[in-house]
Amino acid sequence: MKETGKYKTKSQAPEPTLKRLPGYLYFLEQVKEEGVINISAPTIGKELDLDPTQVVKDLAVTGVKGKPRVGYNTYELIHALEEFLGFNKINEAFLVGAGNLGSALMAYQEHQSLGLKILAAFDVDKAKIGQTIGGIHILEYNKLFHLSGRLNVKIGILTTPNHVAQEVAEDLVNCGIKAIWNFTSAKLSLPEEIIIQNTSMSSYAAVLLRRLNDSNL
Amino acid sequence: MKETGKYKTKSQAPEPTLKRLPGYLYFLEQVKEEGVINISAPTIGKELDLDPTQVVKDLAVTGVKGKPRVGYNTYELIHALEEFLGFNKINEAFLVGAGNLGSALMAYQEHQSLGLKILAAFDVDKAKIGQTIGGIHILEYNKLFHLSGRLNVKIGILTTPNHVAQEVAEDLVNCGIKAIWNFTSAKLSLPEEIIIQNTSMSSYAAVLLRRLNDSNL
DNA sequence: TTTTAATAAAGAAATTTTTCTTTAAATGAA
DNA sequence: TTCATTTAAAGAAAAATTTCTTTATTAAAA
Repeated sequence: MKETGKYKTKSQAPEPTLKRLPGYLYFLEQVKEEGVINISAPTIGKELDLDPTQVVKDLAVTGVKGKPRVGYNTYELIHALEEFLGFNKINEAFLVGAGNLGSALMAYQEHQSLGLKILAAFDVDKAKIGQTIGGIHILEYNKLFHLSGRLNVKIGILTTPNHVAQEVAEDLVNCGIKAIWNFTSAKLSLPEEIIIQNTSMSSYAAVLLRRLNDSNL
Repeated sequence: MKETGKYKTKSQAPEPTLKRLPGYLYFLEQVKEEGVINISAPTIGKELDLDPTQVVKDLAVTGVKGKPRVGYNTYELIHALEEFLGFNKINEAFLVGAGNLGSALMAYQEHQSLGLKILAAFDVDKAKIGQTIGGIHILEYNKLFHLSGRLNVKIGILTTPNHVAQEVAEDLVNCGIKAIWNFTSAKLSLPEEIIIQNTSMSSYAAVLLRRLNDSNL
């Protein structure tokens, strides 16, 4: 395999595969509830509208082997997926920017099933500081520097206004953050080794609205 | 993979391009503020960390032509992007499921810059019905059927619990909804012509957590 | 006016991802 | 046990996307 060497953070598993994995996990948890012990790739593919060989390739990243004529062991596969994705351990995170989206993410309980635990949120707005949302305290932004020294938090969730995103991101990196989940529209320029996961609502809106307009012609 | 809506709804513009377009738009609005009248593809590419020819190809979908040695006209490009993406007109939407994520999206003001207007939200929870979040009323779920008859809303935002997602999605389709922005983890089975935009937080979490674990080896 | 340098546009190549094909393995039935 | 069928796994082919090249245009400088 040709390793470019340029991006050392490049995962073995391709991004499209990674994005599909939670879908498998959710589906498998469902069928496990129904008492299904073994499940085959074609069955999964039919339900999730995916090519069966695609399913086999995707699930292969976990290292779990299926048995011909039987399929995969449901429980084993669920466990392996959670392990592979890191959903079964606690991934601690800081959140910066307790505005609408930030508050939402704090209240969003589903994060816990991803093993994501927001330890604290930070904001500069005096009105927000001291509040608690979803059990998470909103602290003064400056406290970030002090707190990060004591804890070993690797994930930063960025939900600030766009115009301060770069600045805050740099602060987070200086505080030892290794991965940033960026919900702003800003393009972040950070050291190469920092993992940036851009999640822009407008990208999704763009695809949806354009497809809608296309179909209405 | 079988994309939603086989071939008829296939957009001329590839999905990766569509997803990048809001990024260009945001950047262009920034530089316009700074008084930049013309901007070249290489300049944009440098800022957004994209290949210059990629920029040219992406922007070509809008039909705007740049001039050699001058670049694109900032204002013209912004206008064309908004037009192409449908951000400059009002795209009315219904939201179903006023839980944590639903409430967040209602409060999330940025949607307005995408031309997305949530007319009303629906829920079955008596405690939520009657409330107003971000200026949007939460109505009883059954009202959906009545209201959709009078209005011509094409977009449905789905933020229900996973186990009712399919059922609600079918209701939305019966109410004339043409496009569903699906924030649940459920795989929706709907008529081919319905545009489904899956936006699963867990997909992003998966990529982020995996990349983080990869790098920590 | 002519030349030069920078850039958009069009086409080709390379890469990545998905789909298709083949092979081998294992279960259940005869 | 043997055979047929189903399925996972590995490899090849196809499709889509990104990157690289080339060409032609155009504005600024000489």
